[in-house]
Amino acid sequence: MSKKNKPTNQKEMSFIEKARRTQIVECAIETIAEVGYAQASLGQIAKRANISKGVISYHFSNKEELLEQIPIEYYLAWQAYVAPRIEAQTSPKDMLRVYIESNFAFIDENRQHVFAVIEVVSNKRTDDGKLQFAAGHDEAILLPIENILTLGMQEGVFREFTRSSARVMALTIRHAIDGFTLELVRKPHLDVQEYARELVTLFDKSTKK
Amino acid sequence: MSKKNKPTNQKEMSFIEKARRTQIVECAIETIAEVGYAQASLGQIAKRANISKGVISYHFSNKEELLEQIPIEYYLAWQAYVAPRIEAQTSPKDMLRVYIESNFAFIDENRQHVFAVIEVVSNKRTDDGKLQFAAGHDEAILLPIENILTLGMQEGVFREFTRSSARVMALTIRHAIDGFTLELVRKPHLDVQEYARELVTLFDKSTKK
Amino acid sequence: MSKKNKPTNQKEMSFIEKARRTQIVECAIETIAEVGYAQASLGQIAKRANISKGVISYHFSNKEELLEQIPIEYYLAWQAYVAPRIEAQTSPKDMLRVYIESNFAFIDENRQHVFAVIEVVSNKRTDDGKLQFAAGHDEAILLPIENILTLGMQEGVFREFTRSSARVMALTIRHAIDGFTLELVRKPHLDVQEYARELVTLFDKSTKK
Amino acid sequence: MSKKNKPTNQKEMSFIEKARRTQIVECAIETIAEVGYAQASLGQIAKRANISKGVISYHFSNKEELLEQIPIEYYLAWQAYVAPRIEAQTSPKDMLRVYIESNFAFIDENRQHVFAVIEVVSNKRTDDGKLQFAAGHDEAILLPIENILTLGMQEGVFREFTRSSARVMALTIRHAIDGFTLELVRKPHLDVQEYARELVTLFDKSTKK
DNA sequence: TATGAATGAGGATTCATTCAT
DNA sequence: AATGAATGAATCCTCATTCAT
Repeated sequence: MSKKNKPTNQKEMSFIEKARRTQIVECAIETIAEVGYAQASLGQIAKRANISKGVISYHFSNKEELLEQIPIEYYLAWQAYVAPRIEAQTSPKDMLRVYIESNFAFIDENRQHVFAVIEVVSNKRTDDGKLQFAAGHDEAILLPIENILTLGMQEGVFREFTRSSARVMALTIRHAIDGFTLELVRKPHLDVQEYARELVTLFDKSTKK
Repeated sequence: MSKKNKPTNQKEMSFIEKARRTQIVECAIETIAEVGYAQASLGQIAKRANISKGVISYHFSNKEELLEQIPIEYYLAWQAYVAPRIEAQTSPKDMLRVYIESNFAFIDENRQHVFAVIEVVSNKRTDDGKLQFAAGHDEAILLPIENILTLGMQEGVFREFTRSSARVMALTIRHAIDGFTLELVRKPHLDVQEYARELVTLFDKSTKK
Repeated sequence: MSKKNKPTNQKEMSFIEKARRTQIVECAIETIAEVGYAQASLGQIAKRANISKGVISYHFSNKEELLEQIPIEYYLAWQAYVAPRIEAQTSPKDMLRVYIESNFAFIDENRQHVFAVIEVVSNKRTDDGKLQFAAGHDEAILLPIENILTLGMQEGVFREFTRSSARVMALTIRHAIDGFTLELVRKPHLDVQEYARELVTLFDKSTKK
Repeated sequence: MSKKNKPTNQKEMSFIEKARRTQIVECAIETIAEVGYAQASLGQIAKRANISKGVISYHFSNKEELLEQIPIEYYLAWQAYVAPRIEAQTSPKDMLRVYIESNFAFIDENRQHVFAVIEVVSNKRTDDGKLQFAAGHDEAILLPIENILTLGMQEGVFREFTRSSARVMALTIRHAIDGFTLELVRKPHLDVQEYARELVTLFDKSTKK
């Protein structure tokens, strides 16, 4: 794994090409979610898609390139879902609540995808074996939370945060959400809304003045 | 993977046998921590241990059996470290603080082991492909936290928790700790003590009346 | 490879068809010359021709049929180049000189083509695995040299050759030329004319009475 | 192909290991000689050796490493055969004769090996597709001939050679020998000794004063 | 107990070829 | 006439596991 993987010049991708790629990525997600990263061979994925292994190689230069799409697509969908909901809020407290609630709703509606992302991301390594993202919190993912915290602090509704303590707060919120995801994998019948409510309370208290 | 795996009748394990097994598990931990789950073949592990691949098969009926030792040993060491420190406390608030602090200290001192556990556990699946432990929170791991919460509630220093909200609280604390671990993988120079302090504050506030 | 390969009934080949075939063969030559026989897949060739892979299959029933064109075309061009130049000579000695010189000139002007021929021919095998042409000296290629030798012998300017020793002589001349070609591949800056001159001297001496 | 290929630290190679490697190389030679380079897959080679494919991978890190042994072994055997025979001669003329004769004898006795070498060498390419040795005349192979020519010149029995014309002479002799090899592939019943004799005459004349 | 050797299944990838459009 | 898409066989390689010594 991990050579060049040029992302297949997007300008020139036909409609049908895009559809196929999407379908294959979809199947990869299902496969990883159901049998796990290690067992998700191209063969397995192809079988689930009812296509031949070669088709995958035809549309993706690499297994790596295929797997990369999973977090990419996820992140885009996540942002499209979460961002507008937060922007619709005015108070930082509501923003934080909505951040948690919309994340939970999004996860609930995209269980397989979330889980596949976790698997891919937690198995992605650089050539020298180092984990590339670990549980993988890009700045891009933490930033919205940190912004909410800053805003709440400026408005005087949240307690004081240093740069560092804001970061810990943000990370803890993310970890709570991500951790919940894994919990959901084990116990699919968890009451998602109740869990979300509890978390809202918890972080409400922990951010209060 | 995952056939019978008879755990090598423990009565009859000689001292030297135990030592060998320990040594091999140790090397497995190092290997996984350094090159990742996928690359941690028996060959790699054997090479690191300066023994032949066959030795591993001789001492463990399976790769699976070998890997299982990693969380098992970890759990025992974790308990031996954390439990007495909590028991030394009298107030629930201090218990919670010490729970967090001692977990952080333990992680800091056993980085490789923690990381290997994460890898093993997040790749461990039942024969039908289901994740066996997910982020892996046995009741045994959550119980101590829940006990602290109950105690604090009874003593009137913590807010009211339903069974369900206590569980969410406990899970969130665990997720914060586990999430921090992954963060530590990515950023080994994180200030562990400061992070712990922040977390203590955070959960102090969120449990307060 | 190697099934029927009907050579596309030549009567019915349109002009455009011929042009396409020629273009494709041209690209095959370039590809083989540059990346080598093993890497010269239809995909590579098509890419270089800026056409789709399918086009090749459309115009040639086989990869085999395509590759066959390379030595065929080469032989025709070679003959058209060399034959008249020899015929313009009167003395056997000059003929031999011109044979060598014109071969060298031809090779120099058609380096890619020569090299592709070598690759194709040295990889071409019958269905039972036997090399089909080896270094590929058809009678047709040796004949002109043997004719020159015979003539020179009859005119008394060359030494006596038995049928068998004439054949060795002819082969050696060919091998010298073909060997030079490979040398040229490795060292493209070789002084072709000087090499030719040396070879003329060498074979002049070796044929002398 | 063509990554690191560390040549398996030779110090530590056991007897049985060496034997196996030799056997496998032997089979690779046979396979290449009989079915050709392109068809000589590890599977084919393993089948001929009556071993499983994995055995090859066990003893050689690469297909590349395996194939490399073929010319290496050949060169060593060739040198061991030819060198002492030449050194046993006193006159340059005899040396040249013996060089040709012993090469022919060696080829005759090692037909498969010679042929395999040709295939390997003519398919060996650098990563950027350039032929690595072409027909592959290392200095090491040409040097003995050039030494003979120089000696003959100094003793006044050979004609004058410039550095460049000596090289052409040497190359031509090699090409004659290598070309004969290919001829032998096509026509296994060639009279080797007669061919050698003819070549001796030919080069005798062409080196004469 | 330990080892080197061997196995064979499974994985990713490449490729000639076919086919509907 | 041409193309993009799909196929499935074949290839090299890795690896857990077994076994004789």
